Amino acid sequence: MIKNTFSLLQGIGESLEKKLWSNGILYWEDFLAADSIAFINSRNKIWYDQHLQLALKNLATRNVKYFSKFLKQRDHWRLYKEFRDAAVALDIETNGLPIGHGGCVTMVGLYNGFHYTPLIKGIDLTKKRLEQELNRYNYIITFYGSVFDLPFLHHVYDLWLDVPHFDLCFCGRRAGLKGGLKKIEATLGIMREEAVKDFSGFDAVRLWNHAQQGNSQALELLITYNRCDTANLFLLADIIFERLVAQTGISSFLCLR
DNA sequence: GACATAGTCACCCTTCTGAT
DNA sequence: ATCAGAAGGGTGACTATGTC
Repeated sequence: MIKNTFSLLQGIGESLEKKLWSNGILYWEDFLAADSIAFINSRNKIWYDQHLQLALKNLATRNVKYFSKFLKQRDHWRLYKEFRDAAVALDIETNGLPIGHGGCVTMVGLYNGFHYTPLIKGIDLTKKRLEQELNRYNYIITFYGSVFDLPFLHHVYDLWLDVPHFDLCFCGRRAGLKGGLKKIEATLGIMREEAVKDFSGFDAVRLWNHAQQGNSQALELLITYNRCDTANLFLLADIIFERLVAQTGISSFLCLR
């Protein structure tokens, strides 16, 4: 999808991008191979060519920061397929209090599609460890993370993640999936482990409080709850990505080839 | 002149959370 | 169960600018 994306060029929006597709310019390579394009000024064509050459180079070297710089936040989902193998699903749990009023992160769960890593406050959740873990990835998947998880991490750990971010809450909405994470999971038939299937964010706070009082089973349940959240984010990302691709209409132009 | 895009602004929507 | 507040993204209207 990313190589079908021309809206990373300044002055090209959704309409012009569709116009390019309908004129058979489906990939960056098609754009570069064309000597001229009817509705693109020749001076701009030279400038766009240079930009796309750079984009190809940065895609080859997997320099994802280049794309987070030029791609609008709402289009970060387009990088998902190319960077899925370097992506991490992130979900934090807190003590339930707001930022600045005693709110703290009780655990951070990271799932890369194969392996789940829980970082627990008081055990191994530190800024250094968090940075070490996150530096291994260059694409982040969250649900509502742009409002909740990432600002919370920024406030508590002074951590700002400079990588593309696939926020499934807002992208899901655009793909016709409204509601909270649990509701969307139920709609799509995505299952959770029996032990935590009816848990909510409030239960996570309750479990943390029990864990603080020495209840190791509560901590285990909290970790299970968080693991289900992060693992399901990957399943959801796959579905939302396919829906958003279909919405662009690119498939119908590719079929004509 | 027609059309498309960018930028800005205000308002709306949704989620999460706490209070009742 | 319901409501209100906070926060950020979405959306639409408007204006300015660029291109054909």
